[in-house]
Formats: sequence, C-alpha cells, structure tokens
Amino acid sequence: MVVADIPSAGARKAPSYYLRVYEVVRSVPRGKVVTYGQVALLLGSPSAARATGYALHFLPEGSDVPWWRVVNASGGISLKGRGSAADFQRHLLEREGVVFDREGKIDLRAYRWWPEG
DNA sequence: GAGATGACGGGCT
DNA sequence: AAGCCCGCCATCT
Repeated sequence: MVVADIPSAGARKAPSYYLRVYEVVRSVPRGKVVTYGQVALLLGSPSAARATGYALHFLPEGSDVPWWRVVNASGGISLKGRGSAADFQRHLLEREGVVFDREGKIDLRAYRWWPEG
C-alpha cells in the first residue's frame, strides 16, 4: 500500500495517525533522528510506537518523508528481516554524518532530535 | 465487530 | 548483553 492509498489520506477532517506521523518525520532535520516511541509521544499517544512503525511501513520510495531518520529506542535500526533495507537505512544515516558504534547502534544522546529545540 | 499484523518498548530472566 | 514475553495502538481483513 502507498500513502495515496491510505483511506484517510483524502479526508478533510483531522489527518489520520499515519499522516501525522509523516508530518513529524518530515520535520526531523538532516543528521538527526527520533525514535518510534518518541514520534508516538509527540502525537499524543505515548504507547503507539508500534503503530508509528506500521505507518512508515506504507511509505513509498519517492516519498518526501525521511523515514530513515526514525530508529528504535535502543538507537538501532529495526528493519531486520529485510536485510538490505536495514543496510540502506544505515547508509543513508551515515551519509548525513550519523556514526554507528560497533553494535550497529547510534548514540541517541547525541543525535536525538526534539521539536522547537 | 473480532482477530490478525507490525519499521515498538519496557521489564524480567 | 541478549532474548523472551506481554502490553499498546492504529489499521486491515
């Protein structure tokens, strides 16, 4: 499924949770990252981390949403099971200057981004 | 409306 | 440190 296929995408009322996830992710500056749970928190649903990941799951490649700037709470990449995809995300982040440690994780204390600051 | 899904998170072992 | 388990959520069938 692609973003254009999301039922609520054309609704005039409040954007679906998915669309709001995209908005938050789009605001993450280059070289910075946020976690799934963090996005959920910013949207007012502290426990919707899973739904957040599910939302990015539908993102098409040509999207203007920098999905690769979203990592899990451990500072690691969650696209396991999709092997190449995980490597791709890491590549995109490194390209922005994000450094991974030997465990394949990044230092959230240094890269985590919050709105308005 | 019930059951299944998934790029999560936190706690416990 | 690495798994395993269970709770959470928005969505899809």
